[in-house]
Amino acid sequence: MSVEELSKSYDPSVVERAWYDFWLEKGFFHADADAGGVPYCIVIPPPNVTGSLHVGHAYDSTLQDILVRWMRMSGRNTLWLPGTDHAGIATQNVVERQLARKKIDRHSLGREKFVEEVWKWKQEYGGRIIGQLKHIGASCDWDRERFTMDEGLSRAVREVFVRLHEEGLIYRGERLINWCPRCHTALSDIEVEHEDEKGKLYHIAYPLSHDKKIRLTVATTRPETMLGDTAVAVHPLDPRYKELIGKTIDLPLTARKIPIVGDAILVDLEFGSGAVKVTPAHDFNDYEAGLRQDPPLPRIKMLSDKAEILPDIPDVLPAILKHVAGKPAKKARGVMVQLLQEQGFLVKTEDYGHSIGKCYRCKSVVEPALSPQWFVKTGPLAGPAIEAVETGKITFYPKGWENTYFDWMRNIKDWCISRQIWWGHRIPAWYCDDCGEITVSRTDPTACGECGQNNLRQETDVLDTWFSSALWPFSTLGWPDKTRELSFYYPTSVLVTGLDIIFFWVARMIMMGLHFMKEVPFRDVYIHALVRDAEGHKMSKSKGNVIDPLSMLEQYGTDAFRFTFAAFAAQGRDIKLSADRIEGYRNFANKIWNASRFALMNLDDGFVPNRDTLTPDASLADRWIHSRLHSVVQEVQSAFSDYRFNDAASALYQFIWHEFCDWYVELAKPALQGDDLAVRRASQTTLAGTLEAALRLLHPIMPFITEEIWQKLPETVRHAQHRGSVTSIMIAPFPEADKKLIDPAVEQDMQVVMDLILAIRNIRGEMNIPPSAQIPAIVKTADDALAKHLGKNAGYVKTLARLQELRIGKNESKPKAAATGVMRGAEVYIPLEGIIDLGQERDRLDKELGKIAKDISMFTKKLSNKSFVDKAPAAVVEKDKSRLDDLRIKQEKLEHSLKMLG
RNA sequence: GGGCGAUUAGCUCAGCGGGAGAGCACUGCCUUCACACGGCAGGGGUCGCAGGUUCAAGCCCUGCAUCGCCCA
Repeated sequence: MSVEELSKSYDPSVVERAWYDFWLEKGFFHADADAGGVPYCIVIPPPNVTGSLHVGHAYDSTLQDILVRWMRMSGRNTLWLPGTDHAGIATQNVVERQLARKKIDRHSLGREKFVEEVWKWKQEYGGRIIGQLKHIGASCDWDRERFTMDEGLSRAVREVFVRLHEEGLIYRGERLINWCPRCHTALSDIEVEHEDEKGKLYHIAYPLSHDKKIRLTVATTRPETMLGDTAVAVHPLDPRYKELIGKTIDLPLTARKIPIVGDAILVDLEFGSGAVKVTPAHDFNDYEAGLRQDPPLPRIKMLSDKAEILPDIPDVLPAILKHVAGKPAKKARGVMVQLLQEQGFLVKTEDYGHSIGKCYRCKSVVEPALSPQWFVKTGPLAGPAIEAVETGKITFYPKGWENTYFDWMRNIKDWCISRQIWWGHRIPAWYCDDCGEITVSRTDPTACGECGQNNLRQETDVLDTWFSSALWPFSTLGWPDKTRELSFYYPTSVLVTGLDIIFFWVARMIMMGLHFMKEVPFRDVYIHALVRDAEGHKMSKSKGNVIDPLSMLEQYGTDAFRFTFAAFAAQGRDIKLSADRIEGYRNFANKIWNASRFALMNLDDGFVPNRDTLTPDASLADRWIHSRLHSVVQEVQSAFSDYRFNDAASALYQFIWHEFCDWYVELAKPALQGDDLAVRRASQTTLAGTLEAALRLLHPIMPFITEEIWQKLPETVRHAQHRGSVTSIMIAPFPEADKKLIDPAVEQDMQVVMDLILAIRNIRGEMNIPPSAQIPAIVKTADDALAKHLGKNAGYVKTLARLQELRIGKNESKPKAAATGVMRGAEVYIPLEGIIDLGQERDRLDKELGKIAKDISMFTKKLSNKSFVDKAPAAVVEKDKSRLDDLRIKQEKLEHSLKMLG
């Protein structure tokens, strides 16, 4: 190993690609169910095929990769299964837009041709996000990449649909659903995003049929829907109106008479006038209210698929209709208000804030619309899914998310799964033109299952994309076939995802997994924060606030980026990514690089480490760093086990930078450069061994730099810790803590030496003694053991505190002009004569004494409190007492020194 | 309207019953033979506000304020 091989600073761009290709080529990402062992499996939350990698994916995937690499190194049979989601509405929209640029409308193309176009688009651009995942180092088993529309998964979707239909858990019916007039499709409840908007509340007078002078005032934010009103509701107990129930109203601007009905649920006695217009075909609450009447209220549809006023609405006066027909709802609203005003029906208008439902794909205002759709009956599926979490078969991390999950699951509504688009799994149902029955079948039927005729038309609707995603954990492993993979890797180990798709995806996977596999789809659910933009908004393509992670990878290196994510992982809900932070971890990578460079420079050609980790020649520093290393191994292991990525990251950062680089390397320099070959070899063994172990420990978070350095280590070092030859750090064993090497006595001994060094450095720093000045120091201690210990380790102190001389003894005395430092059991003096003026030392001591006085007064007060001494645990009281004693001794010594300065 | 979360050093954030922390930024000294993407030393916080529990409270409880998210 020669120095030339490592440049002065780490350049990620030149090594990352090469190592990724190396891993791929060696097949390290590939998992084999037949290889046995203990399985560990993660299925990736499949990104949309339309997507390109944004920071959220990068974050999500990094956390998964950390777990997967850690487990793989720990010897588990590890599978990380990748893939993409066909994202029905989103993808269709993308391709439609692309065609629109060529002035092509999908309807002119026809369904078959259009779907072909989407597949073409998918082949061409769909893989992009997968390629980008490779950039962040994702160690997915690419041989098993799946797509929700591929043949196997489509078969799973069909099987599930048919079975649920057979079980009566899928049905078709006309209901009020959420309709996106832009995407032209139904949406499920959770695909509607509610936004608060400022609007107006219009108060309209509805005259009674039998006495036009009596008018009921109703308040509405949507006056245009009055054309579809079929009742006015009042509270049945309202003394003002209860006599009117059963009477009728002459609906303004129409020739329609509508009844006044009583409804205790719909009407809030406290709100407004106490009378409410009822439009069952265009409002969810009104729809329910309509069903509560006997007979049910009629539903009059007054909006088209495009959310425009229909040209023909029963009973609406032609003179009115001509003003509004064909107008979008919002435009029609203004016209209606004006007409009402002109004819004296508008009572007043006031400002009003209300929430508006918008399509989660295109942000258009969603209209409640009456429409025949397919639904999943969720009640029977939700029960077991709730129980699985209650009984701990599935655990959420952080646990708090379980309540969110329960709330939703316990109030779950039937799931509208049909979509009026072309891209997706076409519903396997056929309508018979002869008998009108529906045939649902695993294979395309040629004859009606009911009457045997062959006038069949297949349902044109496709399934909600989330229907296929719900099957992902088992469909990707081969279900409905009984594959080796399925029996080995299912249930998967953990699902890692953002909080935004708990309902869309997590809950539904649990329901489907339990129903079809009779077993939970995953043991753990790790929910992480969302990466948001500077304003704290969710990043989305439509908002145009997406940050491109690839440019950050280029700028700072993938490892720095990944480390940042690990460090951020503790955050509750939002992450605001800061370039400064990433830069800091880029510096960390460089630090590791240079420490490694140093290590390699200090290993001789053909270096062979000692067989034993610690030989009798090992120094205090050697023993100390081993003790620290093994503590950190424990910490990192335990942090990863609990998904505390940030704790693992900070333990590694602290250890590698501040303990290994700042202290160990400096402490080891004399031994490494000294003449005692045995001591030198012991230090080299520790230096190389600690570095090698630290690299393995860090590899899950920083895969590239660790591999790059690890490969440059002498083979003798790489293979010292494990049997046989291993070709990559990513399949080398993850470090295990050796408790025998964790030695508190050694750490204490080292700490004393460090304390002395720190005391001297503090004086040097505060007194502005230049680093180049080699100065003498005198330690006075009455403690023989301490004196002996310090004497034995004087070399460390002289090097790290840059001393020309260090005298230690009980009879040492303070030189006349000297700075004083106090540590436990000893004082250290730095003669200042000729170096610095004494006034400065006086100020320094004053400052120090000020701090001490504050602490003393705090502890004195605490310890003079009788209740504290009586009630606090004895250990706490003892600890404070000894702290106070130490402080008093220190104070006394410093005061003495101050006096000596005159 | 209901629920959840946040509020700690200039900034970004850890800590969640017993001596206020990190990174960045800042100040001083230093181009010391791994690293200036560096080293050494240092300054900086009434832990959102008001009550309460406790010998002891960023940390637990109650209320309030501000910001954000989810659900209706």
